[in-house]
Amino acid sequence: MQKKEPDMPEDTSADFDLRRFLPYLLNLAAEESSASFQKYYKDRYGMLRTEWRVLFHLGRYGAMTAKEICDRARLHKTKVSRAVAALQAKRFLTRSTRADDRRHETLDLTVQGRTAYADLLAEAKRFDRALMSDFSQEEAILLRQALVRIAKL
Amino acid sequence: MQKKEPDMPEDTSADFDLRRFLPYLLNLAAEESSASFQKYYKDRYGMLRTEWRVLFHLGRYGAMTAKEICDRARLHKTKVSRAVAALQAKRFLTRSTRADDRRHETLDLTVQGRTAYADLLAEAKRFDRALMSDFSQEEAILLRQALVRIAKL
DNA sequence: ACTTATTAGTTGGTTTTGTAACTAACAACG
DNA sequence: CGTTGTTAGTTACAAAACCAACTAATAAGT
Repeated sequence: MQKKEPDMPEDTSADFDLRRFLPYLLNLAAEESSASFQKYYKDRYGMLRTEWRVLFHLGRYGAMTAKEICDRARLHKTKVSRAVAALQAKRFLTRSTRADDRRHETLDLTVQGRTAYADLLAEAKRFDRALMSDFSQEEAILLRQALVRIAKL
Repeated sequence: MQKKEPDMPEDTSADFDLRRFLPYLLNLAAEESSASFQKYYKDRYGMLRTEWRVLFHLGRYGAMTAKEICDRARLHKTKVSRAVAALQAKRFLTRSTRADDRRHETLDLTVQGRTAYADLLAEAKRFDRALMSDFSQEEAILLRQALVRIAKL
């Protein structure tokens, strides 16, 4: 198809397989696994992905401010702001401005919120077990370590 | 916090770390690696993610129809339709209705399209090498295999 | 004190995506 | 042929994401 200059480094497709390209492959894998898990929180609670993440952060790590969720979950503040509003509308959390610094709002799960969290947590555990059952213990550990490294966690 | 029924399986957070939950971790890793690579095609060619994928499919695997791209790249037809329109507007590809079945349009990269592809391919290779340099040969192979399995490719 | 910066969080407007309904071409079957 | 079904691709409208400008509270510098 194309003439080749002998000194140039060859940039042909020959040694490149898109399906092995990591950013692409990671996206496909992420989409696949997210799509299946999404079903639970979307169907049962009408939650969006960011809402699920916020709920899990509060459920797992306890009350914190939106800013802390932004940092821990690597979410933009506008996304978190809207997710918090949605969760509040669902009566899954309450906000309380902190007395010492009225810019901060501590977010707390309500009983309802904790119930939903417990329910989804159980699903998450099942889901993770099912996914991981395809791998040996060593593979699973290595996979997670690799992902943690790529995600720069 | 909560009373525990002795026979019930405990669904506490204790043994659950969100940062080890695969769908979550995969998303973080995918976002991280995509964000860095996106810079190239976005800054240089104003391309969106789907456009990049379409360009690479055509560049790597040759002329094909939108439908074939949908199936190979696991993209919805509306996304591909819009990406193809955008790439056509950039003069990166041409469409030609197939004589035997006028519902199909064969998509072909133009010279410009191929140039952009070659440029981005070189970046992709660099990018992949850089990412993979953090891993041993065995780790890299295992990681890819695991992702292929999760992505159900 | 008073001006200037920063920080937490929200809002508005634009872009992008998702969903469903649509057109156009063909195929199958009476 | 003519109806019905299917497939490739587009379009329209709603939902969601993105980005920038905004408010309100505090901190820092003068």
